[in-house]
Amino acid sequence: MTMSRIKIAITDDHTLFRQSLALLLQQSADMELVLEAADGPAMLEALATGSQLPDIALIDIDMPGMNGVELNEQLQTRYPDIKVVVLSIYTQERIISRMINAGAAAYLFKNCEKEEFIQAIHTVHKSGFYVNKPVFEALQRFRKQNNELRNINAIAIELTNRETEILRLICQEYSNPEIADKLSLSVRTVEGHRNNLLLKTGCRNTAGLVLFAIRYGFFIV
Amino acid sequence: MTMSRIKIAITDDHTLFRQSLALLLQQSADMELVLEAADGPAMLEALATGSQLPDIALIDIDMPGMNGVELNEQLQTRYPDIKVVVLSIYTQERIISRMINAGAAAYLFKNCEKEEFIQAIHTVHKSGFYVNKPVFEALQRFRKQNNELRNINAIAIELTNRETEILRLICQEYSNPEIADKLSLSVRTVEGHRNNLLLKTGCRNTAGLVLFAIRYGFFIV
DNA sequence: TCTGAACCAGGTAGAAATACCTGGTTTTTT
DNA sequence: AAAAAACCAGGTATTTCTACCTGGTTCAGA
Repeated sequence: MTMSRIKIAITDDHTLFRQSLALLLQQSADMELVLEAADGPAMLEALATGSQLPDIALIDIDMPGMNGVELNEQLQTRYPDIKVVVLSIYTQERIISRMINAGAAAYLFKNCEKEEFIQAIHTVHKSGFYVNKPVFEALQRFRKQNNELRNINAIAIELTNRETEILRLICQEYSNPEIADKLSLSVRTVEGHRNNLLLKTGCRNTAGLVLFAIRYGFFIV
Repeated sequence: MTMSRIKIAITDDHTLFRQSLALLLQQSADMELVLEAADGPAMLEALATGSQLPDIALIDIDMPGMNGVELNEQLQTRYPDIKVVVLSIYTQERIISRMINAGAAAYLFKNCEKEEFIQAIHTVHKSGFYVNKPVFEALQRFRKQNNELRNINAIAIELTNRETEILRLICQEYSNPEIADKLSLSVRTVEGHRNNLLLKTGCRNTAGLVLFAIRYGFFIV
């Protein structure tokens, strides 16, 4: 049984690194280097003219001209079938998150072991993605930071069962009279609960209540 | 060599599911069910009073009272060391993204194979996270959708510049008179635009417009 | 040049939401 | 048993929203 080899492209402005990586790939019988470029524009140019598209594109972040973030986004829109694997020295949460969010299939630190590198390529080729522990943790940290920034004073708000129930109905586009009808209550009672919701949440109107409900998980969009 | 067993908690309002899951866990010698609860408040209560904290908390999304999203966020802030594994029937990208963003260590569909389930628990315990292919792809799709929608209105519904502008202000809790004032327009004009928004989107009221804006990326929560 | 779309803004009505009250019952907590 | 909280619902008044009209200007494309 003969399997087609994994076609790989490399974009990195450090020639030495690029070439030694090429050597490393040659040691794996099932991988094939089909494209080498020193920067983003060169890679895009080569892809546009070249005949055979790679399965996987290894890209660096720090590159002159177009950086890796931009190149990644370009690749995602123009060649959605090519899996992008980012190789970087950056450990900042924000950058990792940005790349993964833009659609990168994997993010590897340049100081990873060559076994993990090879393993990652196989996994990406087979499963479409590869996430290792440091990257996952970085993503978690990034989210946690973002969440903290948003929830400065807020978790103290507690709603009663009725309030929660009515808040959910408001998010389903029901008006007060409709809610009253649905729950067999007086419109006044519903108005009272809605008023309490506005007071407790500090919102100004329905729009605010819907946003509150979504932000704090009372309603899933 | 004797390793301490993985302590697990389950929160799910379906007793049958919870109990059969417990049975499944008993078959793994290295796992130990330390806590069972039917809903979020019960779980939090049990954690607050019980002596031994679980390593991993399995939670459902659809639960009466406090839903899984909220429970997850509560667990993340109160017990950051407990790894949350979400078990859900939902395959919507947005919900998956929401849970992972809130810090869940894994998201599994309830129809996954028991081998994968056990594997996921081991992986989470060992590496702190577990992501399978469908979940990763869902996250990718979610990001891709958001990116597309944020740039240009790629939906069937096309809004004019004024409409978009007013929709965003509505999402910022401004009333029609306030929007009129902000944009130096007559309240009637704003009402006209708002009415067009309702017609175009098929929504019934402000709550609907806010949900529409969020779903289609006109407003980021 | 004509057409259509976007944008602006007036009128009239009625429905709904908001802002203040009032007071009752039930349930939970202390 | 007492206190607190949740829940229910009425009154009055004002503001805002919604649903129908009407017709004007401006600008792009056929």
